Amino acid sequence: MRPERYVPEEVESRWAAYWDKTGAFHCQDRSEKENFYCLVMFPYPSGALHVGHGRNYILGDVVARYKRMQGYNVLHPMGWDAFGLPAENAAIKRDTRPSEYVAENVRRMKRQIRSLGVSYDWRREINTSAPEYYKWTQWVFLQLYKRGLAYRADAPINWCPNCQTALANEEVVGGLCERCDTEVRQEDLPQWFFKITDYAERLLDDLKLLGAWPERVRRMQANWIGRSEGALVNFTVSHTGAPMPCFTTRPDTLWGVTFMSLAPEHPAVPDLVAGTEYEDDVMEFIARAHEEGLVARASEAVEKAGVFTGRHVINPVNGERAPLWVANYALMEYGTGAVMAVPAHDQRDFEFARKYDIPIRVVIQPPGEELNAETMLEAYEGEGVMTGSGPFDGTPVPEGVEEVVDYLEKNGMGKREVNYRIRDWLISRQRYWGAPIPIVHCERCGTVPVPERELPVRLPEDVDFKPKGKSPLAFVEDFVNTTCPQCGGRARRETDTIAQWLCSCWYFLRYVSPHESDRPFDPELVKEWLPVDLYIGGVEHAVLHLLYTRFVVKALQDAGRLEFSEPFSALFTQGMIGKQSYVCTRCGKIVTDDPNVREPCKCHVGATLERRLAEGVEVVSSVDKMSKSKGNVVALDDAIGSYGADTLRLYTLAIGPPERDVEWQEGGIVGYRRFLNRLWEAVVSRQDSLQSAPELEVIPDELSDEWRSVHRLLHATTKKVTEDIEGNWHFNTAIASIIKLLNELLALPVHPESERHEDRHAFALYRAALRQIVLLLAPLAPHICEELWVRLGNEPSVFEQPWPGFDEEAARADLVELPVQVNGRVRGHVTVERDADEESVRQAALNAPNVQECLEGKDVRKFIVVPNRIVNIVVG
RNA sequence: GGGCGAGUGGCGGAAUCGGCAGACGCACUGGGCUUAAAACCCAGUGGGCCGCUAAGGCCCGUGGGGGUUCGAAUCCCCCCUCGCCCA
Repeated sequence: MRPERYVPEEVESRWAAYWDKTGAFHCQDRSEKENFYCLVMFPYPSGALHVGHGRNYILGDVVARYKRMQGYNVLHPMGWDAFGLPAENAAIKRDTRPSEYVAENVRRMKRQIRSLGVSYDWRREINTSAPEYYKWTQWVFLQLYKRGLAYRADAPINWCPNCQTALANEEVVGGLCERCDTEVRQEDLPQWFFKITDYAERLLDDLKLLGAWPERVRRMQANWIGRSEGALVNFTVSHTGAPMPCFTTRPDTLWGVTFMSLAPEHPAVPDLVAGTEYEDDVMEFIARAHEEGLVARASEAVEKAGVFTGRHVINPVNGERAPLWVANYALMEYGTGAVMAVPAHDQRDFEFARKYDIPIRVVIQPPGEELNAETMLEAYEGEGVMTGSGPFDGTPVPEGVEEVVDYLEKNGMGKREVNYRIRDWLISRQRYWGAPIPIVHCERCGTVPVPERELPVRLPEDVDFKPKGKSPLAFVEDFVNTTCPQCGGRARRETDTIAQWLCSCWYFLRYVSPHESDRPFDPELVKEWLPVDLYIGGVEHAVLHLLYTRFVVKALQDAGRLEFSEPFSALFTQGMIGKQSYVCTRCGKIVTDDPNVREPCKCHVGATLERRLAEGVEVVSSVDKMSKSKGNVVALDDAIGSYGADTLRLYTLAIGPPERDVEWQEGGIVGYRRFLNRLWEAVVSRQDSLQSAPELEVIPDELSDEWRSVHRLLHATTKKVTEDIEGNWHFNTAIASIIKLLNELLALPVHPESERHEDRHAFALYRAALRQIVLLLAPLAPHICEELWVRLGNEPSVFEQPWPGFDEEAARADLVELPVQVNGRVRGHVTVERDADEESVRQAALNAPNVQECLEGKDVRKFIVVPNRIVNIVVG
């Protein structure tokens, strides 16, 4: 009878059902075991998953399963980041409601994630758009409000005309909306902000605590916070005496100031020029700068331009009058929006001064040369000695900075100041699908928070939510009209909603007690589980989600609600899976088989993509992030259908180190399916013997040389797999070593029926090796390993087994083959005993066949023996 | 402009406390099995050269150029290309 074939669908559905039935992944609180909180960033329920999404869940699952086998009590939950624009926009497009759209996607994505065999404790599933959840998001808002960390202000803000809502600075990337790439406009609208700037220093300092975070992410956050030390200098407007403070990191160059630039948005500008002959020019310039947008202005792309205001400021250190300009390169974002310009020592000021013929004055002389303001070709920004700086002439620069600040402070001309680039976090949105901001505006009492006992402020269901540039809730009379919680009088509800980022700032707290109805989380359980031991997600959240979350946690800590200051002890950022996409050189459209692409290339109708490429159709190809518009999406369902979840998991893990971006190559998957087929055959074809053969201790001395080397490899592989996982989650090399072990094992014949002593021991090793392979592979390919574990004669579940150990000694070979180099080139090999003494290695090397010839007639100058590694003979 | 990361066969990638470059997988070539194909199995596979088509040997080779070293993909200096973050 032919042995059963490996049919992934059967194996996978059998064990998925078993895990469900036994509640295998239900996490117990207050366990004897040590806790491990393994968290994967939860997704937007935004549609069908592709294999790139799968990578995230697979990584988390392998870690969770591995940690369970290591004896930890593992919390591994999943939920849905369901509020926000993706769901709302999709609902508009499909003419449905966001709640329905979300519900449908959650159903579909949950099914897909389950079919991957991911070991979540689904009893803890959460959905941020459920009132039971967003009630507590509103609660978080109120905690911040109570501490003075939430405020409403009328300020210039970022507005995305496409999304029809205000955006936080973090959502503007290079002047474009992070979500839709539309150019962002500046608008003046009253908005709600969180005072994240109050925490800038701590957010920066505490990065030091995050040693297990990627350096890159910490650096990105530090850059974003953008701390710089310097001075706030008290310039004054000459004709009014009004203060015009200005931040600089180079107070040592104060004597070199020859003009001052104001940002076009600077609020003082209109008054300064009102009624003067300069007014028209200045106001026109401001309008033009506004048009240009911040994108271009902040970059070097746009030429520096400005206009004189006709006014002057007084430099406090020397009483000089400096002309006051408005310049497009001055940003309101930075400092006070006023820049003291020192053209000799700042490149941008230099270019500006040359363009408008403003004097340049050298006040720092570099060592060993003499700068000349007339002839210099660029600003000198380096160190040197101060000159033309009154009392400070001759002072070297690093000290000069400090001394000038002291001088400013002593004379009331300014003060030491730290400036941050980060701005307060704009959290109100003029869109429907979010938690309403729990605030009431009362004619008498002003801004009043909704009392906690009245939460949630429900998001009304029956609303026309098409974007109108104003919150859709503002048009819902029932919602808006309310009574003041303080005085009982007539009041109006706040109609903006909370940015969905806040929902994800605390969800990891909710997972520990997801069904609490009278508090956001059980503080005892939070103490038990938090901080998260390992957080896995995409690097695109480096300064959005991850910075916001750190802030909220610190604020909740200060509010006495949490006892820790950092939510995620370790962070792992996985790379993106991209895939080749093709653009036809003839028509410029996407060449693809994907029917979802709206306007594909029609130049070669009828042929498949593969066929067209094979026929040499002219295309431009590049590896891109999977997206519907590129036609390079590999649907998770399709991949599982073709190869099975276990194979898909293995390929995803083997494709490259998980932190790196990698390219999905359909052709590569089959190798991992073949590997699982071989493993299946190895067990199933000898299933009866494997189950019935008597247990026999594996003793290397009873084995032939070949089998002894398998025994060695078995231990070496266990060591390698364990270390690859522990090290940096390098599953790709772990898988390679498991495949190698199986290949070597299957290269030797076994005789299960044989009574010969040697054969019986060999078969015992064969069985032991297969058991070990199944254990090592279990976190990576869980379904087939459960199946084979049973077929090897064990009770389920393999995940109740401890992670296998190894014998360091047994993993080492008795004999080692050393390459012998002559003058750095390999000329032969010798086999010696491991750790053989240098003298015997030397003799063996000198006698090695090809080596002798190379040494003939030459003097040995040097003899290098690196034990167990290499021999190098230097001759001349 | 500054910071960080990357560049290795036809392809994805191994090897980085300096020690045989190319593990593992794909693809490809030859052979086996088969009526045939798929699957599977065996062998080969960086480039060039010498050698009876053999055994074997030699030279070159990790983006480019220099350096340190007995020995460099790995360390140092300069340069090029790509990606990300900040200007």
